[in-house]
Amino acid sequence: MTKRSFKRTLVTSALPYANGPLHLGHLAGVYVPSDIYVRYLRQRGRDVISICGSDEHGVPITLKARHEGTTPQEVVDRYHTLNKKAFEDFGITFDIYSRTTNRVHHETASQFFSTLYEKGEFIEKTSEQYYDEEADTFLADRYITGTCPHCGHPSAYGDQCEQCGTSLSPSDLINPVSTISGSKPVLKETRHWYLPLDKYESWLKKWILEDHREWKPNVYGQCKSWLDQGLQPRAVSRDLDWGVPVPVEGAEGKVLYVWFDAPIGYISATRELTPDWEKYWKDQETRMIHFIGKDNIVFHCIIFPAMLRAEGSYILPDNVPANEFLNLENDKISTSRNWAVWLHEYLEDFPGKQDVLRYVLCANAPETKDNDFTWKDFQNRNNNELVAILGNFVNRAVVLTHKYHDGKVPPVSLLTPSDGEVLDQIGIIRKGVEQSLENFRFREAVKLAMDLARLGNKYLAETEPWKHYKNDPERVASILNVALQISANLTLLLDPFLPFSMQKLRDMLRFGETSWELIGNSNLLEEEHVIGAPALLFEKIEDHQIQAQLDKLMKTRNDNLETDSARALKEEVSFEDFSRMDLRTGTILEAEKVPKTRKLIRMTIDLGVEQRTIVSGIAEYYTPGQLPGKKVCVLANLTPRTIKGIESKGMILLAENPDGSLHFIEPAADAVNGSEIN
RNA sequence: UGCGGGGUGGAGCAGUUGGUAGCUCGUUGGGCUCAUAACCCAAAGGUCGCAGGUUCAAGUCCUGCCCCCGCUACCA
Repeated sequence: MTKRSFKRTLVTSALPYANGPLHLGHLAGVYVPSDIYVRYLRQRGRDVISICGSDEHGVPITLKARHEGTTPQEVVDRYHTLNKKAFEDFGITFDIYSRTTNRVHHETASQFFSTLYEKGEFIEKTSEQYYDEEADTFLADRYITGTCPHCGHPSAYGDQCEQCGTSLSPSDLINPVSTISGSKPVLKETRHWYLPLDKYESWLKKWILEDHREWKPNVYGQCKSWLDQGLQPRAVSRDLDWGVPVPVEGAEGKVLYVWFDAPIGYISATRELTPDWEKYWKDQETRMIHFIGKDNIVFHCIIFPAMLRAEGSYILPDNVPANEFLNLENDKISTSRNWAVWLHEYLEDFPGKQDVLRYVLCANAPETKDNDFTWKDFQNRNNNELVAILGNFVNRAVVLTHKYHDGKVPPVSLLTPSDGEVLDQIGIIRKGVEQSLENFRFREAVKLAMDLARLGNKYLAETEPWKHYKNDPERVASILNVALQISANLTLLLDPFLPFSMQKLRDMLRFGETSWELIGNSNLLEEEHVIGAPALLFEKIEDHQIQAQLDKLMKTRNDNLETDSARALKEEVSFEDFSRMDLRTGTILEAEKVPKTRKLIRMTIDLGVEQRTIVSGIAEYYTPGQLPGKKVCVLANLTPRTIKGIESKGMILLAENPDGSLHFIEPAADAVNGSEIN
């Protein structure tokens, strides 16, 4: 495919959902890379805008509000404010940080829907859905529980029974109950609009699989997987009172489904930003880039493009550089388990160290696979790279200048060939950084940029100005000049990555320029120009600071274990209910792993009167070899069930620890096989 | 189980269209002392998950298998 040339760039960053604060993962996956990219383009004087905002609609927000006894608006106001501030604090420079509860957004989304509606791009379908009269709302499948019609399990979900694995629809459930209010829902007829994605399948296949082979492997692979499975029509509306109302007559109480509404937020935010918004969205010479995490790939690569295509007048994304996920100390980041480093808390613990986090997250960004953030690595990168290489070099150059030249940029009298080579390197490094950034390889870009500081240290070590000051001050003057020119170039080269520190360095050098195009110039600081006093750009992070963070996480982990084991008791049952269960003691005779499964072991159990086959998911905690002879408790009258082609009759009782590990409930040694447990 | 991503020196990663295996950190030895005990040089350390195949030549292409992660399935 031929490389197109573009006049301007539209960068969007995934709209964070306004039901919680932002953490490290958000920054690493989406906002640090997008901000670096945007700052870089701005520095080059390109026409670029960066769009983001809060995604404020959807069921989870209404539930959170209900749970807190407040309104959805209050919830989103709170997190919108908090998150907007977090972005500002970290120097994430959006041109606009909007929100989907804005009037402009409601209008835009509404208009977008109407256009598709009038073009006949939607399918209309009527179906019966459960309605919670007490909470006055329709219920999503997973907010309904009831008795499974197949196995009698009393708390199957509306979409699936966990016990027998059958997939269900809510109307299959016996005695359905709303998990929101606990009341009995009623069936109500409701009408919805669907976007027939299947209609766009062949077009999407060509557009992505043929025309965008350059997309990252994780993005391309994910799309291919979706396309190969075949696309289904997807509902674009929902019965809810929180969101953008469906602009069709008779559609009261219906809103646009969040996945339809949220990406339009990019358009609305642009409209809010500039009256010239159409030039960014409708001109083929605009290059649109979506920065997202991997959970959003399907929406930005398949669904949103299909929407834009259906509408007809919009451009499509040129690239979607999605990142994988960042783990924290070897564990998945989780908001509900509080396993995260919250951005606002980081700034309390490490005030003024925004750049350190930006640097670490960029240098260790999950570009090709999930990566791990550890505090030890954070400390190492700060101390060994930012402090030792970058901060130290700059400090050396400035201190030497003050020491030998009274804080004035010394004149260049003679440049040796090796000085020339060093200065030439600046331009070469610049080209490398440009290439990396244009291809969304941020880890590589920041490493290359840091190479200039490495080069600076090497230069000073080789030229040894402190040795020659006495016998050859003119030579020293030239050396210091070169070192200062490198420093000035660094402020430009590293500015997209470390904006706060580079501003500080520019202040120190009393250097006001920021244009990228100056990089490579060996005369950025003029002779006799007076520079400021030396100040440290970065400081070491001590072991105790890291330990404090680890302790904090350890405490979270312990708290989680406690709350897990203090899990609420189930509702009480009658003695009759209990006596219906036939519990027996038994002994395992044989055990073998069920092939091609991770957890399953097939066992033969001696229950005294008979022998039984039972399949149990314990292979992660017990090996088949250690099982024969073990005494166990068995629920003997459980409905038999076929698992992986093996009929399992009964269930072995196991205790589950908070960490998920399983442990046998063992009868005392003198209990006879088959004796009843009461 | 299905789909996707990944398995490269102690750790974290590059390796674009196949052509002598690199980078950052760590380790060891040496140098320097301007600098936040920072900096510079050198060395050690890899049969590129395993087994086949294509090729003059494979980390790079093909086939099969194993392991890790995510979603899914399954189980308690």
